[in-house]
Amino acid sequence: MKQKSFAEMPCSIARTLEVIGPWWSILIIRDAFMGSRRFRDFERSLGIAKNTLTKRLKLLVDGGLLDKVPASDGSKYVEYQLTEKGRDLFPVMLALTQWGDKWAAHENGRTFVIVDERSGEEIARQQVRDTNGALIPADQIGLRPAMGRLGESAVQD
Amino acid sequence: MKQKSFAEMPCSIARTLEVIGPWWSILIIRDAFMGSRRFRDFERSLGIAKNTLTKRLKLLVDGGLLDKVPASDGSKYVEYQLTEKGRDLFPVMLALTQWGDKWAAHENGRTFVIVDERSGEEIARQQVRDTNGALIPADQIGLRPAMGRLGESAVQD
DNA sequence: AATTCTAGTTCTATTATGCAACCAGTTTGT
DNA sequence: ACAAACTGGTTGCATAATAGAACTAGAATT
Repeated sequence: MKQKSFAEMPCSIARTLEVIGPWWSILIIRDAFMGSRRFRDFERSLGIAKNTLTKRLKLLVDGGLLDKVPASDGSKYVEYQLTEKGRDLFPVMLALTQWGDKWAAHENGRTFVIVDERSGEEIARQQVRDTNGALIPADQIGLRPAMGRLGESAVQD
Repeated sequence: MKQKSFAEMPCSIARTLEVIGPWWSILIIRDAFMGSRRFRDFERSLGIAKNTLTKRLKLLVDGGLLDKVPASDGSKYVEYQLTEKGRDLFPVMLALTQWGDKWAAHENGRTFVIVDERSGEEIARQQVRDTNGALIPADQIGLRPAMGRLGESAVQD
């Protein structure tokens, strides 16, 4: 489809999509969060075509989200593990999950829940806070075009 | 591509992706959050092909994320506005934005920032909390397969 | 030593997207 | 009032991405 690249857009959302682009990528990352490490794990869990999986994994490795490492069981096979960059996608997973739980719930319930591993308790619904930790009501939040796209120095993380 | 449907997967992430599926959809929603309402607004802002935009908008309207309403300026044209379901995607936008700001920043800086409209202040980086509001360290969070996929009643929002 | 498993590769068919051209109805400019 | 421009599309074609099946070299299992 001559897929248009978002890489040149100076927009964090577009640039994120550029990296985790094809939908499969997010599901692969989800599986990685759930413990999948091997090619076959992803393949079976997702029902994805092998060639597509190959490409997606390569993209994720090239993008720095997954590392391709020797198998942890001592065999000569490979495994894929989340990098810090990949693990940092957790809030995205969380937001997608909570939206889906609310607006697109499946009649058979959920596949997984997100828990605090210390207590086993499910975590709270995401809320937006200001820098002091105070909650901000949903209708008070907005996206604003950033200033000084040309003159001002870029604001980094 | 005979795109495989995620609709039957009982996974909130997959089901969310099913709705906001093609990447363009997320960027359209982003624009809607930034105030775009008209066909041409999206077209110009995104540089998307007209026929693709037509399809994406239709998908978003059918999915209940956007409403197609009479133009607010009294003309006979149409406008698209976010529904509650669409506005609820805000945390997803936020998570994508913050990940992108950190890991895929553009040299020219950002296109937009997310602010508390009362103060104009940029909001805090998302953090994960338990039901008591206490922060949970990133490495203590995990995805767990949900219980009782067959027997137990589904847990809704 | 034969069989199965792993992690792919290659091939073809189908579908989604990009691009350009075109169009009817509406609004704007004079 | 009329021409020009704008809006919100539709249609057709070229190309790229995906699904699915068949195949494979090397590793592990029996």
